[in-house]
Amino acid sequence: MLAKANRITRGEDYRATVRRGRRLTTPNAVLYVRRNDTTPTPRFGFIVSKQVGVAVVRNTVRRRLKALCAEVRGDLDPHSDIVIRALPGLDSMQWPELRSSLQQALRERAGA
RNA sequence: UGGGUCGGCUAGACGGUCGCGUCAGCCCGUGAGGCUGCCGAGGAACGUCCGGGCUCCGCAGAGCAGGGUGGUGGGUAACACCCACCCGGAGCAAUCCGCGAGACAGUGCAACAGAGAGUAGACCGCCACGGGAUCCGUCCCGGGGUAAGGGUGAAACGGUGGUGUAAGAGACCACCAGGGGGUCGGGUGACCGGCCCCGCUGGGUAAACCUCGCCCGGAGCAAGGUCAGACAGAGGACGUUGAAGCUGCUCGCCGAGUCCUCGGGUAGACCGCUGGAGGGCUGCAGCAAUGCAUCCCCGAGAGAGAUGGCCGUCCGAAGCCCGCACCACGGUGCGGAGGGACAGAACCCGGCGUAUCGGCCGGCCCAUUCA
Repeated sequence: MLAKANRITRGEDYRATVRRGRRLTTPNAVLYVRRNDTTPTPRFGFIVSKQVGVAVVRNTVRRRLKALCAEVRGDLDPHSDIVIRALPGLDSMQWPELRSSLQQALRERAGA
């Protein structure tokens, strides 16, 4: 899981990352990565819209994303803001497949 | 034992591993730091449909309009909720159901069918009378009488039997059903029961307008408050002959700003924020909902949103699928696989409505068996 220090908590940072960050699209998610020299550790944010599912489903999706991000946190560039937008269908992916595909994408975009 | 009905409880368990949030304490090399400890989603947290608390609107004004509500009595902070009872309907019963005021205040509505649908109505039929025809059975025409019969319909102006009559009819009679009036008794009441009288005898719709009783000021935690910070004004309209606001309108109150266009700026922190109509045991009052008293307990409080991710073991009904055995060819038994619902707090309560794989417990009713 991710501590608060590893989370993006301001709407301004979300908007900046989504608008000006580099983008990588996978079948069920979109990654946005933006360099941020002011932070000593990578920060993550998640966008899960109501199209993905009801509140319980959205919560589960977000928690799984947090878990897989925490695993690769040390491998990434510490000066990164990363926003993951979940797309409909992400909720039905199996855990090994979800983890490998998104962790690969993260290393590709934001590797140290 | 089988079936039914009502209610309550519960919402997979254990372990491993990696973690998260509030609060408290401690540590250091003081920072987006580390360690330890406590606690950390639901019966519906959901929908946001009602009712309140709380906050602001000047103190919460009057009338109209508007909205809500609708058997009676009680409970409650309050309700559209709950309890008990009444009436009507369903059921052998337990029990369930009714958006339960008023259809002699008024206005309206009712498709199709049918002769006729609200002041009832003569299509067929029945009946006597007058006229005509006749194969002497009857038939035709005319103006009448008649609501017993046929047929239509959701519904046709009480039902059955008789008297009566040309044929008929509450025209009259008996009984039954309903209505109205009087009176007596029971009940706080809705209402119920007895007796007497009146032949008085069609109904639906008020989730159509409407009438009556009762209730309702408005906006909402993005309420509201404190602190910090940013900016840049310009033009126009109305206004002490009363603006804005309280309320949609009128009255009344108040008393100086308000609105529009263009341009510019901020959307941070803290409080509100969880101890409350709170929960539990026992006792008392009450048929009950519930109330009162003593004692005990309190354990989410985020703010891009914590309460979890992954793995393993055990347990898990039916249907479907696979294998084996039996078979009366309908299936049955055993084993395997599979199978864990609905759903996530955001100011807080009380309800209602809706979603839901299952499990456990209890009350009552009916049937059957035994004693």
